[in-house]
Parts: sequence; C-alpha cells; structure tokens
Amino acid sequence: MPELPEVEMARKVLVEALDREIRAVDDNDHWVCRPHPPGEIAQALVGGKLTAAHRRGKTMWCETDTGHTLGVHLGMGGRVVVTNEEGERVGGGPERPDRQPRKPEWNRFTVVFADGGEFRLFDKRRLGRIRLDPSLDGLGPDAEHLSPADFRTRIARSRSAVKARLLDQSVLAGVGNLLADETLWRAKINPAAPADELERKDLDRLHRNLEKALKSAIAHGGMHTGEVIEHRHPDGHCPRCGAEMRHGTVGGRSTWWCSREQA
DNA sequence: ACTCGTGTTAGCTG
DNA sequence: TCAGCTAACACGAG
Repeated sequence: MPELPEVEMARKVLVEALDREIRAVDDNDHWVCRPHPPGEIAQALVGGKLTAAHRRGKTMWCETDTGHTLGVHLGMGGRVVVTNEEGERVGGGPERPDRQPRKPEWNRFTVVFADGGEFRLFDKRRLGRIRLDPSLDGLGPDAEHLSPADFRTRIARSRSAVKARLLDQSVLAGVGNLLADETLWRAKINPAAPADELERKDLDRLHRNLEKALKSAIAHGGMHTGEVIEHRHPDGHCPRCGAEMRHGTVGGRSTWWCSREQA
C-alpha cells in the first residue's frame, strides 16, 4: 500500500506515540528487526521516550531521549497502529473494517508504553522493517521538496528507463510503482524512454506532474485516488483520450501506459 | 490451482 | 562501474 502519501499519513499517527515512557518492547521478529538480535532494540529503548517522528520518502524514523533513533519502514503493506491507555486507536482517520480476522502474529513489532497504550507495526507480509540507528546515506532527497534543476540532473544522470530513475530511492525518495505510472501518464512520457535522452522541457513537465500527483494523493488520502490508477488493467483505456492502455515490465516493475499519448 | 503484486535489499551476471 | 535480474519475505486478489 504505502508510497510517500500513505507514509506521511502513517507518520502523523506515529506522532501520537511521542513523549510516552516506554515500558517494554517486543522485537522478537528477527526478519523485521534484522540485523538486530532479539532484545537489542528493547534494550536501547526501554525507560526512554520517542521524542520526534520524521519522514524522508518512504522511510520514517523517531528520535528518542536514549541516544538512539528508531527507523520504521512499512514495506509493501505495513501499517502503524498507536493506541491510548484504553487500548483505542488514535491518530488515524476512521478505522476501516478489516476484511479478514486480524491475526496477532501480524503485529511484527510492539512498543508498550507505561500508560498501557502501544505502538505497533502491523504487517501481514512481513516486508516492513524496524532498525536501530538507520543510516539515511544513500537515500535521495524527498520527492516532495526538490528544485526543478536538482530533479533534472538527478533523473537524467543515467541512460536507464525514466521510470527506473523515478523508482530509484537513491535518486529521489518516495516514488513507488503506482505514483511513477501516474506521474508519467500525467506528463505524457513513455516509461521506457532513456532518461538521458529526455529534453529539458520533458524533465520539467515530469517534475511539475510529480508535484501535482503527490499533492493530489496527499489531499485525497493516498495513491489509489490517482486518475489513471483504476485503468491499470487489461481492457483499461486512457481516461483522457480513450486509447488502449498498454502493459509491460519497466524498471523491473509492472507498468501501464497510454498507447497513444505515451507512445 | 496458479499467477501476480503498492517495496527493499543482497547477491549475482553480463 | 553500471544496469538488470533473482530470491526472500507471506498474504490477498483474480
């Protein structure tokens, strides 16, 4: 689920976990908490507090008053859950009903506060990740705050497909598969076009449409609200011109584009 | 029954 | 050095 817009919503939930004394931590999921052995994250956090919640791209991290930072990544389908002393969810919108019964083992990481509330990483697929003192080296600047000039030089620095450049988190942080397709569709650029062959006007148009797509997704509650997203399927048609949508693999990911406008 | 997928990363290959 | 592929994670959807 999560791309930059969804992760920003998760960060706001995480704010509800700040300034509460940490009584216990369950860090026993060795995959989600790798490379930390069980107990290592707990030892670093218990007795302290989370003091700030940050985000760059899809990566979140909390400052603490114990000298550590706590990295939180949602992977493909992770969710941040924060509860109050009554065990009620806080910080999110209206709680959407779960289709399937929620299995306790899908809580991959838990921080228990002295007030009885909790912060949990809920993640069925186990693709999320919790790390102590994560390095942000190698993570590009946030996709939301990038100058046109910086965007142009970063994207066009390689001959890879332009979609692969958008997805590369070291180039810019926050663009996932759906946002990449939405942005390229809005800009009418073929996803497989070599990035270093794009003209300046194409790169600037791509940047403007990335900002528009991001702004729209954040305002409407996530990438699923993108204009072309619902047309990414066989028999789908371009919502602008009506031409057939094409499908293929670009940058190693499933990709849909308009056969006429993004030829 | 079987394939695909909103993400990341280490390891391998040409 | 760069670019592309694969496996691993584990579940839901079609």
